[in-house]
Amino acid sequence: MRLATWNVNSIRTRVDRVVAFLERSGTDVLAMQETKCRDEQFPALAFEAAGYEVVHHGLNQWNGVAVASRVGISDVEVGFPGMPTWGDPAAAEARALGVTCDGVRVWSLYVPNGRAVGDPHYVYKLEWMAALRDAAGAWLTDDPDAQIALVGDWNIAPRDEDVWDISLFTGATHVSEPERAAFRALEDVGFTEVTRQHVEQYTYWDYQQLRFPRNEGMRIDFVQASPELAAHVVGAQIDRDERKGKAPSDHVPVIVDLG
DNA sequence: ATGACCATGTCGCATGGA
Repeated sequence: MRLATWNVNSIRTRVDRVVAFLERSGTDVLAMQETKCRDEQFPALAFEAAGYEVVHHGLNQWNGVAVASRVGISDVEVGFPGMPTWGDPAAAEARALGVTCDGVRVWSLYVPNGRAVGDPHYVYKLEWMAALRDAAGAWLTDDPDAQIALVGDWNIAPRDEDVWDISLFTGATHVSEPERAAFRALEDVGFTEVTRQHVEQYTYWDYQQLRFPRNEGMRIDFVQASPELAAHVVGAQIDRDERKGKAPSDHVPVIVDLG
């Protein structure tokens, strides 16, 4: 099975590109983030015409997560147990969607940005990551053999080499030690990031300042796999071509092949 | 060329992204 994750930065702007990617790449299951629309606005017909079922969770023009699959979708779950809320009045945001596709539990995740170290959004980000660790750890405790993929835009660069110039990120969000510790904490409960051993490239380049032509990017999109799933990973890649041409997302697809 | 922000709602400009 070929599994991919992609922050599409608006599915309505990008739907033709996304469906073309699915058909060209032979992706069976695609987790999407930042769809930026409500459920009734999601262009489901384009996916269905290409042979994919699609499940979407979006509440407004912010966030939004989805999964498209041509190998079935079942057991849809909106948000994970204990997921923190945001705002006044406090409400869950559209940042997590769990589905089962051909025996693999896939979570499409859009981790809060954080904005700046110390900002309330940053505190929320760390709480969100801690709650995810607790929930995911409990899933593995309940079923150590479960095939679980936590995929998406983590908004964390776990290593210095995951940004083009670490000296420009002093004191910035995405590279702070608490964020990196929160990412590593998933390893403490049994998960393994499975793309790094196969991929060295960035997954995101800002639209501004020629970041892409200069390859000044960040690596913030990852796949955390349970032990049973990690054992089935036979390869991983990014599709750098998806950052080129007309109207690209600022992120590229991250692809994992399961044998 | 891989090229000098882009998306939303709303219609002049605020908000969010990283």
